[in-house]
Amino acid sequence: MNIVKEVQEKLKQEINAAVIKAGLATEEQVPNVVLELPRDKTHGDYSTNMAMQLTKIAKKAPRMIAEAIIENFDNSKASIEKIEIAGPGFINFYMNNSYLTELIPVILKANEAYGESDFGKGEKIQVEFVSANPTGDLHLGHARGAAVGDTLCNVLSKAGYDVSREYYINDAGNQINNLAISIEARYFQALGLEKDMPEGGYHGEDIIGIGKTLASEYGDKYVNVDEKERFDFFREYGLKYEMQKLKTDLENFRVGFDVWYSETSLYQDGKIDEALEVLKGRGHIYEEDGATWFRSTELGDDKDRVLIKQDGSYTYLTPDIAYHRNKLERGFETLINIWGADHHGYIPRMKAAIEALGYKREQLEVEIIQLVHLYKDGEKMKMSKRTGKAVTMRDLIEEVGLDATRYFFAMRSADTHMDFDLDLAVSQSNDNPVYYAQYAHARISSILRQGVEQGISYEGTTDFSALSTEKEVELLKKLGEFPQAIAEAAEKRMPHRMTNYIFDLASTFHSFYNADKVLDVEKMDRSKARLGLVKSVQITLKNALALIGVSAPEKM
RNA sequence: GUCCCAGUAGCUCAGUAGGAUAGAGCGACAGCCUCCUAAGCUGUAGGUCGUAGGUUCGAUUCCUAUCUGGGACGCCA
Repeated sequence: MNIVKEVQEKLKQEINAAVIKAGLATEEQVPNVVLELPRDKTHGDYSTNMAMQLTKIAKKAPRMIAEAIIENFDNSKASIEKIEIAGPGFINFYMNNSYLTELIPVILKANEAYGESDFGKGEKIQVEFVSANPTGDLHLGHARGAAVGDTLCNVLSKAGYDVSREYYINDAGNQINNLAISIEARYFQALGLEKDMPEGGYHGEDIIGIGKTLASEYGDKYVNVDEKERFDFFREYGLKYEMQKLKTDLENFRVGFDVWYSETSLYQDGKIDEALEVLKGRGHIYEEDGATWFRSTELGDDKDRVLIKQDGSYTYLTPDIAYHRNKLERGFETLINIWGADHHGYIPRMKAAIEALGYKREQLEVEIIQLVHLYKDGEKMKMSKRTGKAVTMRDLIEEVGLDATRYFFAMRSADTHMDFDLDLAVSQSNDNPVYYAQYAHARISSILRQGVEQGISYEGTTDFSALSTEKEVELLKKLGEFPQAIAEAAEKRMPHRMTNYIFDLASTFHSFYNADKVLDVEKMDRSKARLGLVKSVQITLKNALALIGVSAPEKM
């Protein structure tokens, strides 16, 4: 049940009816009614551009059309107070906003569920994100991907989609071999033995740590064993260690997954051969120069891609195709992949693969996470996994704090380059938008505590129609927008819109707080009504913050 | 060479299914705590929305070209 939406629908229907009644257009000709929320309060609560849209069909001047619409409009059907024509032909509606107070009991009752809708109609969506190789610590880009992915999943889920969060573990390729050899080198070094790091090895601190741990735990046991046995042991050990670390780090970042999908399992279950067979059967494969190729150019890619190399091994693409086929076979209608910017050239070939497998290329959506640059003292900090001097996600959280980190990443559109200002994120001042929103929540908590002390409660109050000041109505409107704000962020895959909503709601509350006093024993009815309002704001704010993985403190 | 992202106030950025006088924070300036948390509020100043065309009633938003900055284009993963 969504009061705001019901009113909007009623209004749209009436506009539509008025257009037909005025003989401006036939039922088939009437364009979809567009209702806008005017930025400027003097333009009413809602406005429509219908008159301008009809100029061609009705062959009249927009203001004349607007006149005709208003004459045929039935004010009694929607809670209209006043209608005006303005500017080039906008029709502005001024509502009797008392219906908005009915929101409060709804929000109080729904509590944590407020904001939910059936917008997504249970569509099955799978979101794959982070999927970092288990060969070192998560860095800034991963942190951003994790924050964006988690928020997107939360938003989709709240908007009524059936979401599955998945992490693809690259535990089969060359990089894992490199990990094993890197550990081997560090192990030897920890024992004081000479051993060079391999080419393409991983120089991270964590690998040095593994070497030391293994040296102290096993001594020189693995120095003299068979090379294969040593390799297998280090490989297994390293993989397990890195995965455990990844899971812990992500949990600490408030990011969870439903499925951890192993690349190796694709080999074991024969999924790769299956996928290759399908591609072959559908005529997308050919042999050349001793390799097996995917004719992706027929499906929009700019060059064909090798699937099986001359040496008989697969390229990265091959198991990935099998993986995506598996996702689709599991019944997901839409696949959303959140990839780092370095994978963007990979999109056309993956979409080509989806199509080649017999699915629709639109079923795969790819969100690109652009680079993050860290600034401190006005200087850019370098991050590089190769040199080992990376700024890790763990470092970042430790320095900036969990809430601020999540908020900062959630705040920016994912596919734009981002400058992360450490000094700003760390600062506990009003420069920092996280505190602005959290502060609103803490303030409300404080009011509610004092309400209890003074024996004032919103409970038992069912009629909140006394709320009618300008600030109160603004707050009510903002609260009413919440479900639609979520639905829109979900539909457009723009989770960063949630921080805009959070900021707006907090701002509207702060403004109300400074204008109207909530608790006043002289005016109990009003105090009760305002407590209910403020409690509704608290619920909404908390729910909104939860979507982006930020806590809602009771005190600050 | 092809592709992706960005160019909006001094700074960091919102705003795109095309709409009215382009918004916010910071910074600058001026106010507000005998009153529920001043991590807050109110106001002032600050703009040829990179440039040039096009589409139309109307463009920051769509199209084309172009300039500037960042990134991606492997039988690596």
